[in-house]
Amino acid sequence: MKNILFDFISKYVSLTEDEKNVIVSLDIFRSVKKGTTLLKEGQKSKDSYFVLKGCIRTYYVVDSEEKTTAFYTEMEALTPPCVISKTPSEYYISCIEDSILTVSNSDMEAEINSKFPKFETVCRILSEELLAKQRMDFDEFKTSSPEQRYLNLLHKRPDLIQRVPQHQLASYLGIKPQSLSRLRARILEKSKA
Amino acid sequence: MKNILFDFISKYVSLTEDEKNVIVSLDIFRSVKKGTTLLKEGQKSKDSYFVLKGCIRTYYVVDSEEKTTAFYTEMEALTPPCVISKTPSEYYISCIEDSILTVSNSDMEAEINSKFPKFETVCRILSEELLAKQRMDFDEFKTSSPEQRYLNLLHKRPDLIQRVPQHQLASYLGIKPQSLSRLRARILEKSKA
DNA sequence: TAAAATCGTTCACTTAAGTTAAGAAATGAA
DNA sequence: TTCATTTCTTAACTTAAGTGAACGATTTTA
Repeated sequence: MKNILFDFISKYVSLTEDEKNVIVSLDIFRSVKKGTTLLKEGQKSKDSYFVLKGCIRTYYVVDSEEKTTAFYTEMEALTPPCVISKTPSEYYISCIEDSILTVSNSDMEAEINSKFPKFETVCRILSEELLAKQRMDFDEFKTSSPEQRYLNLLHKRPDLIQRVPQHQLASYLGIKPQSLSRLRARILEKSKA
Repeated sequence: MKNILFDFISKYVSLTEDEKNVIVSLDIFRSVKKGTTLLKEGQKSKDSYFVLKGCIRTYYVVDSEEKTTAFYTEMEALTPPCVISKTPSEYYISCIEDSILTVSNSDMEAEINSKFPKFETVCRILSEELLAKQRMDFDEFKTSSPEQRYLNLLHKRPDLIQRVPQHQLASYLGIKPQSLSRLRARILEKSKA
């Protein structure tokens, strides 16, 4: 399981055995059951997550309704905005499959960054890449209709449509579950004709 | 004008006079006329921008129609995704007001980062913050209706509504110019009643 | 295992955005 | 200044998403 993390890091910098041992000694690997809530609205937290296996989601509760905004699966990293802004979280994070994660504390990261400049470089490159990727996702969302968004998702992350409940997918696409049902029926109808 | 940049950087790290001189010697300050295109679709570029004064926008051209996705004004930084991915740009960047920018090359940044770890720290923190901020913007967009988005913008960046043409604002809000006109009339109607 | 809760779909109805077109206002260029 | 272009608004019509409700299927839990 550790190898997944090291393979990931090796895309950015190469690590010595010593450096790998430092990471392992941090004891950041966690096994988490489906349904576990990792963060609640209003809580303060310094924890960042990296998904080795499974799936976690972030959601807001607005008028007692869940609004799912993101899913994180294998090889994806999540640093909640509240960790950066040092304010109480505006959203929830929960585990939608039995998962294996790394959970790292921002104090810990700060210490490692100052001791090993190499890690800071990884963090910098990673956030720059994520920023660019997310920018493109946002742009695509803005410039597409719900139907196009669904078709895009089908193309880019077909796994999500299988492993995630429809009503969570719907709010991820910015629409209501009934609209997603209808939209799928419409697409099916078109493909028949 | 340089002071704007140094004030900005000083929010993250403190610079010595020597370090400031290094930055000035890079000769990155540029004055740009309204209407200038800084980047075109299909071009490769290594340039990042920081707005000292004025406003630039990014837009895609889809079916010969402009889709504006972002505006950058005073104290905002833009590293186009194509600089990160090293692929041809998918969008245009143009200047919508006479502006003063810094234009920095990614090779130059890489060199400075390796020479002055302090700069790498600024870059890391800055991208982490931007990533968190943009994540929240994206979440807000996803969970709001066009009307709510407009009201949000009115609240958070009232200046944009003044300085940016309506049709560009509309696509920034993910709708057509006609819909924005109608939506504004609707809001006005409500506030009267 | 039975009851309760959640989930996905369908339907009828409402609301708002997309589309097409037209005209007035503002802007830019000759 | 005048002409041409672009921009903004309005309107009528079309399309699709939101809403509320119902129902069966699935999942949870007592």
